Amino acid sequence: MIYAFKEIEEKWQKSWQASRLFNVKADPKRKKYYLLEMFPYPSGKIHMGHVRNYTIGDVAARFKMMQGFEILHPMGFDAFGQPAENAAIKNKTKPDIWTYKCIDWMREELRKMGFSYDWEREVSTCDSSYYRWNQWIFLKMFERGLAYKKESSVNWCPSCETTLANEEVVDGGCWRCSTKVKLRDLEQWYLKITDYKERLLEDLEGLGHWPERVLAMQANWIGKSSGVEIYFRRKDNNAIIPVFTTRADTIFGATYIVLAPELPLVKELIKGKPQEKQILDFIDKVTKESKVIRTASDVKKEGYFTGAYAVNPVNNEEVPIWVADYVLMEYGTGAIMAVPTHDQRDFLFAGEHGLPMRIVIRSPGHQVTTSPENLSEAYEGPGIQVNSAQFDGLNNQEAKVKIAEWMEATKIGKIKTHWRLRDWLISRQRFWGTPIPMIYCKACGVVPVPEADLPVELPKDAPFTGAGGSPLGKVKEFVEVKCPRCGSRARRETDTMATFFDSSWYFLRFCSPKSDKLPFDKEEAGYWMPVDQYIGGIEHAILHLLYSRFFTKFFQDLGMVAFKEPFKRLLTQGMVLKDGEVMSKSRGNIVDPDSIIKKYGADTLRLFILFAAPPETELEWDDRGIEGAFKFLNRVWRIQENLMPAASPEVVRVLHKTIKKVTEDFQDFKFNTAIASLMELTNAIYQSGADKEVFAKLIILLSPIAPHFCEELWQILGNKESIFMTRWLEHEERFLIEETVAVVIQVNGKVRSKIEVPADISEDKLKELVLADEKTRAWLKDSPPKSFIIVPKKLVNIVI
RNA sequence: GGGCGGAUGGCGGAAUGGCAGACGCGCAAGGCUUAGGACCUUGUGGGGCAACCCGUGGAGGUUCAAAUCCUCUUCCGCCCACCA
Repeated sequence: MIYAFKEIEEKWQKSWQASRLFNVKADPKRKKYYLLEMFPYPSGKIHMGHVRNYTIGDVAARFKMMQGFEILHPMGFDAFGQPAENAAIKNKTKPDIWTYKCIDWMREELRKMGFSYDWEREVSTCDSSYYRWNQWIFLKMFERGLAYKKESSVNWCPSCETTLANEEVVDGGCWRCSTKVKLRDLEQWYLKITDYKERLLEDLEGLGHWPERVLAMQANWIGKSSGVEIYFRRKDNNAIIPVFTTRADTIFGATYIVLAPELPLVKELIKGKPQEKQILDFIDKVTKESKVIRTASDVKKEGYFTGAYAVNPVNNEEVPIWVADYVLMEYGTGAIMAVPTHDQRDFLFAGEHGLPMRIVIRSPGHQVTTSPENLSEAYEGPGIQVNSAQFDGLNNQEAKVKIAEWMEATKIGKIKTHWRLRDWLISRQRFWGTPIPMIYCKACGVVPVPEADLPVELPKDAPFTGAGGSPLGKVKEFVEVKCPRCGSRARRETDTMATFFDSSWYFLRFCSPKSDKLPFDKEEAGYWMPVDQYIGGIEHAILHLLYSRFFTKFFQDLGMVAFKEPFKRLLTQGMVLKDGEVMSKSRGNIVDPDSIIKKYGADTLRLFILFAAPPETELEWDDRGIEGAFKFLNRVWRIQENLMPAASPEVVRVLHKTIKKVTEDFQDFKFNTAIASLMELTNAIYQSGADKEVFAKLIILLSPIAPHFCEELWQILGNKESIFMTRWLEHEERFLIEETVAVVIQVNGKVRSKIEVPADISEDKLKELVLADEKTRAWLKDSPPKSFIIVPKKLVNIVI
């Protein structure tokens, strides 16, 4: 009655493993397909997000395998990171012990889902056999000047006692623990990803199979903007104050300039002025505030007049120099020209402080120039230049170019491009990460660990108390070393790498996970890479993907790979929701995959999660839906009880239609409609019966989705070899040919009747039959048809 | 403020510009059964006895024909954001 999913699933999981069905080797004679899903952090338990991600991947992998591809489908663990340290403190254990235990649990859970991984390629980033190559890569970057150290004001999470990259600050809080982030000055290691900004931006164009919005997010993050650096001059000593603008067309409307509080020039300008103390206090306040509080939109812009003046180079007008917190030190030159009439931020600020305004662009609709007093907001749209000397009358788009060129020619400015992308801060004051392979020697300075001394391993017995920063610094044997250069006493770097480093190249490691000469074997990577299909969550749309692209380009420069992009196709799967909300512990709405597997089996879970929604959209978990999936499998199971000697032509026709549809849908990752058509085939079989051949083909079509279930039925049907060793099906057109077709008759675009006609009917004959149709004639009455629109085999529209 | 998506029955969702609502859930009726929350069959957008009419967030438009294309608009989601 109900198929024995538990026994069946265990049986086949063992069998696949024993027969090494999914273990692969590069075979240059065959076409390869590298299917990769983003590897998980080993929390110990898989959640529905994992189930969805990996099920989508597994179906694609098995489908491609049956289509004859040599398929690489690996899995591993992104195993470094803070949670292991927290767990170690909480459970009085060590991060490594904790992590490896979690990996064991997690691997077991993944195995229970029946995923077709080549487990012999498993990697964990916390193995020294893996992270030694992080260190190797870091040293190569250091050699090339791509890894460097600098003191800077960084985001600091007081709770985690670590620095955070800007990307890791979410809504003013730490991305992990949400504690309010502070600013702190520290010496930190950076990677010069900005050296790759042009390539990272340009090469997005070759990624036609990536989702549009991911490409947009990446481009946005890199943030190229073209404009002009304009040289204002100090009134007192004629020194240059450069400002950056993308709106050179508004330069004649610049009525003051504003400096970022951190700009050193500010202190110079206010020296000895009455407002010196007030502004110093302001600078002090701003620099202590985290960036997030400062940029909160509801906070009022604060600013002060420095008492100094600058000269606008286009008209020699004297303009006051202000300092305000809405100008950012990190972008452009840290100074802006303010055009209140054509920039809303400047407009608000000017209004507040009574600063002058001048209109320089008139909107096309207005014949008369409105005076600034009448403005209720800045006009940021297109228009005609006014009050702009020789540029009056031009439209502002043209003027923007002309003014920029003029400034460059007269040396009062320079055409420049600015980028949003910053170098990547990778230092973390944590224990559970890759030690940065650097040594500090009093005599020699910063000395890289020689390649031969790698890996720099994490000490096994660091004290975990939870108090005061990284335990690494407290392990004498780790910290105290001899300088590799001069042999005198030296000190090891105790910072570790951000875990995004680990995941920026793991897809290459999977090609040759045991390689001990290099991070990966060139030839193996040459065969398998790039990844043909990458699948993962949209939350990695920016950072992980950008860093992976950066690393790939770096390897390209080292001559280790011959391609420039790591991931050919990208699919970002939607989240799994319960009652319209993301599943989370705090909401208490988690559905544990394990409990579903126990109740219905992995195949049912896989089927449901694919059927409930297309992969990219959000998926609403539905307990009744899973029952439906289970019901369907049982319905298929029972077909074997009533096999007939021969199937009806109708069932054969539906079968071939289904082969066509499922094949196309699998190719496009449209699993929900593929399953719908498998259900239709099943319904047709229940209507008019199936023979063994039709049933076997249904099983093949279903097998990537419900692998254990289909493997068992395949064996019951008398097959000795695994169903995944059989070739995928191809439909035969001859079975799809229908003798008659139903043609819809419309009158003036409205459906009025329907007739059954021979499929190969001529247009004239069809018209004749249509006009002979009773219902149609009633609608036509006396009005003669003006024209016929005929869509062959589908529709006739009569216009009267 | 910028960017990218969405909006279709009671619900999840289908529809190369060509029969809106495939498939599933739910619901209803019937069958089978000692019983069933199992299984099988049938029905199921709304209104109407019916003929028919109305229906894809809203308003226009293009077209013989629009969920689909265009313009405007409302609401929702995600990402980025004092980036000059």
